This record gives sequence, structure tokens and C-alpha cells, in this order.
Amino acid sequence: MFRGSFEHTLDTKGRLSIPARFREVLLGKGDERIVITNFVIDATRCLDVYPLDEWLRFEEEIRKKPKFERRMVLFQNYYLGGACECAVDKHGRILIPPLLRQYASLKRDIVLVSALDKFRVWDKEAWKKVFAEAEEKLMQDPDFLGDLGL
Amino acid sequence: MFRGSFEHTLDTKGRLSIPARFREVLLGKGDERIVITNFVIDATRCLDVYPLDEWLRFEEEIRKKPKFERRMVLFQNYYLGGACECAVDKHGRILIPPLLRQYASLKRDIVLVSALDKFRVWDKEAWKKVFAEAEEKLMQDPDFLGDLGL
DNA sequence: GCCATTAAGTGGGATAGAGTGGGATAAATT
DNA sequence: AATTTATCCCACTCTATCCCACTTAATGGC
Repeated sequence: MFRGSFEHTLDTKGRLSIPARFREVLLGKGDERIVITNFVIDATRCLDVYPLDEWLRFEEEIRKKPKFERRMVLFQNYYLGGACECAVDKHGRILIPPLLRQYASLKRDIVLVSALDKFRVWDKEAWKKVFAEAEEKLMQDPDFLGDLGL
Repeated sequence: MFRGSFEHTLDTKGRLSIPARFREVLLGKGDERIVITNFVIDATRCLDVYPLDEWLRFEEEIRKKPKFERRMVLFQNYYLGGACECAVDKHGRILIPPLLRQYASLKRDIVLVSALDKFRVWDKEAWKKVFAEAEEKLMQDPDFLGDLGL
């Protein structure tokens, strides 16, 4: 399980260090391969990163759904179409493919944010905005937390 | 069950002593690992600290909910995204990750406050303010406790 | 009550490892 | 063949972690 947020930097070659804490999770699976794809929250773009086994599980879920339902086709185009398998290098870095780098407008400062079985990659400024909005909304709707048994 | 409030100090390296009383609770569980994440009460930021087993229970509840439901995504970003697992060192201290330290604007003087199965970490000034406000509301509204069914 | 002993909280040096940057080589593209 | 892109390797910096030492507060026996 991934946990925590980490600020890292994308170097000029487009490489990004996976936080050591996240890499431990991958090592635990015995397979360091990951799948990266595009995602968007609150009209702000980011990247979703899955360990390979989680991604395969997710693909299986998709496979069970009706193939030609319109919204499913759209979703598959978007989410599956952007997916790219990457290997982690010896120093624990991945090379973010140029298209995905552009998509999420990743500049130098990056934030990696855990989300249970996967994690997300954000441009720092974009993340600050999304985080602030989430904090704001949750403060205004305290019952939401109550519903979860908090 | 955690009980009581304790004033401690954050050293220059960002380390914070867990009160011995709190550590006894963790020892009782046979696992000293904890999870820290961001939280906010009355527009004032603090940190939530869970024993690992309590946190895992909480994660399981979250996992049962629909992954891509809007409010759930916001909540995951905010509360799960900030969550970081920390080990308690030999002298009963934890290293508060820089991002969380910033988030709760922790300076030197810290207050650790029990909250049943978890506890909270506040900057001292922030805590004084939140505490005073809570007291104020209780004084102004004598039915407050009655309305809660207590 | 008073002193001795232990434990709790704090501070700082040393070390190993994480994160980052850049050059060199290999692979792919044109 | 030439240019670009990815991979491998080495080097530097910074921080988390480990270890030891000091201070103060709590505990126990006389």
C-alpha cells in the first residue's frame, strides 16, 4: 500500500525518482514494473501510476463491462489508451514518456501522492490547487467524514 | 485508548517525542508503527496520528467505497494522500515528514492531544486558539452537550 | 522529608542511503 | 551517417537514521 506525499524534481532528461517508500512496495511485489496513464481531477490533469499487477487487475474489471457501451468506449480511449508501461532504473527513477509529461504539464517541481494501490504524479502548482480545493470542500461538508465512520 | 494532552518540543531535525503514556498504548498493540496525516478543525490545521492497525482498518473501509466517486476522490487526495507511515525510534520519537510539518505549521512548541483511538499534533498557538473556541461555544450554548445526547 | 535511582524528554555528531545531476555509451529514428 | 533519445554509470549533496550524552522530572527506599 502506498502512503504519503513527496516533493521531487523532474530532471532535464525527464527522469523522476520514485520515493523510497513507494519503491519498497514495488519490491515487495517482486516486480518493479509500473503502468502510467493520464487522469484528471477537478479539471486538473495528473498521471495515475499503477504497479503492473494492480493494472492487470484493473484491466480485468474493465473486460467484464459491456464492451460497446458508449461511455465505456470513451473511458477506454482515454484511460487505457494513454497507458504506458515503464521500468524503474537502478537508482529508482522512471522516465516519464514525453506525451504524458506534456499532458500533465509537468515542469521541474513534482509531487507524488499516494492513493491506496496506486499513486499520482502532479505538477507542484497543480497539486497545490487541487489539494486546497479538496481541503476546502471537506471543511464545508463535515458530514462526509462522519459517513465514513470517522 | 489514548488519554491526555502533552506539551513537547520539535527539535531542529523535526523529531517529536511521543508521550510515554501514548507509547504504552502502542506497545500494548505489539506494533509501534503509526500513520500520520493532515487534518483540519475549525479552519485550523493539525495532524492526525493513528496506530497502524487503526489506520489499516480505516483504509479497508475506504477501499469498499466506489473508487472514482467524486467526493471520495477528493477525500482520498486530502486524507490518504497525506498519510505517511512512521516508525518510532529507540527513544520514542518520530520524524515528522517535512510536508506535514509545513502543513500544520509546526514550530518549536507542540501539543499532543488524545482523541480516543488516535491522537492529534498541534502547533501550540493553534491549539490554544482551537481549545479556546471550543470552550467558548460550550459556554455560550448550554444545550450543546444535551443535544449530542450526552 | 531527603537523597538515590530510574525513566522521560531533548540535543547533537556520525553514518548510510535517498535524491539529484551530468557524462558516456548504446539504441533507435531519420 | 547523423541526430536524437534512452540507458548505464559515477559523483555530489542533503537528510533520515542510529547512537551516545545531557538535563530534568518522576519514583522508590530510608
